[in-house]
Amino acid sequence: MTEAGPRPSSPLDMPRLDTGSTFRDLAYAALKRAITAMDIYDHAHEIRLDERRLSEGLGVSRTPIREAMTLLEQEGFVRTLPRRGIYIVRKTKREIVEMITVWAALESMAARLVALNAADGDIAELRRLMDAFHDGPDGQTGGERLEEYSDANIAFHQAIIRMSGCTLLAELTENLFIHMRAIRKITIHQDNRAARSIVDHMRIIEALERRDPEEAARLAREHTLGLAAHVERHGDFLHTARDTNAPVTMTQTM
Amino acid sequence: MTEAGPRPSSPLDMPRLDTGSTFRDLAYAALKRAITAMDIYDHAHEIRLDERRLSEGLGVSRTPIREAMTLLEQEGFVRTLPRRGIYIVRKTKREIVEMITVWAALESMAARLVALNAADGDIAELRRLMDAFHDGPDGQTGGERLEEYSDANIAFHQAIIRMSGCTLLAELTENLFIHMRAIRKITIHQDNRAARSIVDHMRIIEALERRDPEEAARLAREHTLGLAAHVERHGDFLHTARDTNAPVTMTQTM
DNA sequence: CCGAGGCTTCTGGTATACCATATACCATCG
DNA sequence: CGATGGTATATGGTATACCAGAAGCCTCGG
Repeated sequence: MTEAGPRPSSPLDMPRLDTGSTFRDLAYAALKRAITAMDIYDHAHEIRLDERRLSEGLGVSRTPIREAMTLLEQEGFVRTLPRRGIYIVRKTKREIVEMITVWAALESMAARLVALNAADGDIAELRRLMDAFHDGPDGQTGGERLEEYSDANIAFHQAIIRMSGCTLLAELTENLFIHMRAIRKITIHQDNRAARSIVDHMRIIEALERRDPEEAARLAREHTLGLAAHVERHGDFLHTARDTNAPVTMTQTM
Repeated sequence: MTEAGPRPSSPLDMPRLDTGSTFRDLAYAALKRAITAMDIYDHAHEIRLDERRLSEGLGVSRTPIREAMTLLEQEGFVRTLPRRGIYIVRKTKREIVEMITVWAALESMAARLVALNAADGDIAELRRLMDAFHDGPDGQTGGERLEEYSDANIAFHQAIIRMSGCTLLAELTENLFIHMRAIRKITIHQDNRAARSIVDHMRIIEALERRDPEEAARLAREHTLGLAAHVERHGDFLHTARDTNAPVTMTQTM
């Protein structure tokens, strides 16, 4: 039994060919990875994606590229202006705040579910994950450890979502996190948020250990809404409105 | 600056041509409307969509049809099996429950925001919307009024989401509601849910009028989670697992 | 020197042809 | 008669050609 599940060990036990991976999916993955990797908010100018150039670069025709673009556009990562170009989207401050608000709602529900249903072992794992971090060189969190913390931070939140057992919660928050990652570097350096964050996380873990769904949900919500409020106050580096020369502001006003 | 604001009333105040509406978007809208209209869960057999037939029927080539399919697939309305066909998705019970759970999380947050930020007039409008309904012929809700209530029900929930002022909340719940609509007919006839629902709604409105965010959020959440629990218990008419003839049944017979 | 108007080029949108494989049917062979 | 392997057809995936509109450039007239 090399690979579990519905696969009766036949004489020729070959790994199944991935007939499911299409060029579209590959292009989608590649583009999303590229967009995630680059720090969008560092660039001052708009970043345009050229279908033909990408097509040539990836070695496939424009068709799968376009379908990948269709996906990315629906997810809010790019915006295509007919006969103008395809541009990587930089969210406005308002949109960021809305994303964080939605995230707060989803994670609060996730925390509730974890408190109700998760296995003790999983919750213990959560604590270990945090302990492992702030047991580093004394308690100070300044300096280069911020980068490291940034990852641990995301990992913590993703862990709670995952432990909720609700696949849909995970799917919906995934893209939110990608957008968050792009601006976390900026927010985390302000207001000593890192230190506060750790305290909040520990309180959430304690509520989960007490199996207190109300408190866990409340703490998770308020923790994340705190970030929303922070961005609302100090997020002026973000766009305040959509691109000026918008082709059809019409649809937004309707 | 010939054209500063949203729309300076020019001598020729014509409605702008909708250069933004592509065949893809039109096909997407048409398909989504069609899928929404048909009662998916009534049909016993799988429903397949033929790209070429649709292409011919809508009078456009396959390309925009395919891009629309890409969108619908990402939204979870169809599933495309390479070289097999494109099928309308019927959600499993588990998926339905997850959707309702997410909906509960989002609407709970929406209710909180409404209690905090909405204008008094909007909340009053909400009450009027509900009063207008259950002020009908005496208080009984049985019989054909259920259909009417079903719409009022959705309208109530959508109103709260909209009044939250959070665009993203509205966008995310939109598709959830479409899936809900498909199974509401079945759930609403069971367990006298309609009558209970009205009571719950009124309590939510009262909490909003008191500007009590905690209570509004709690009531909204519990109301919707109640539906989730109901489906969990009595939703056995739904699929319990993914399609049996998965793309590669092959391996099972080996 | 400057602006209007047209030309060139670039870019996404669409149509169409072709490809590879899943499926059903069918001929063949034991 | 049943199993097996070939084959026609159907269907989604991909490549490519062409279209229309937008941006920039360039010329030409004032």
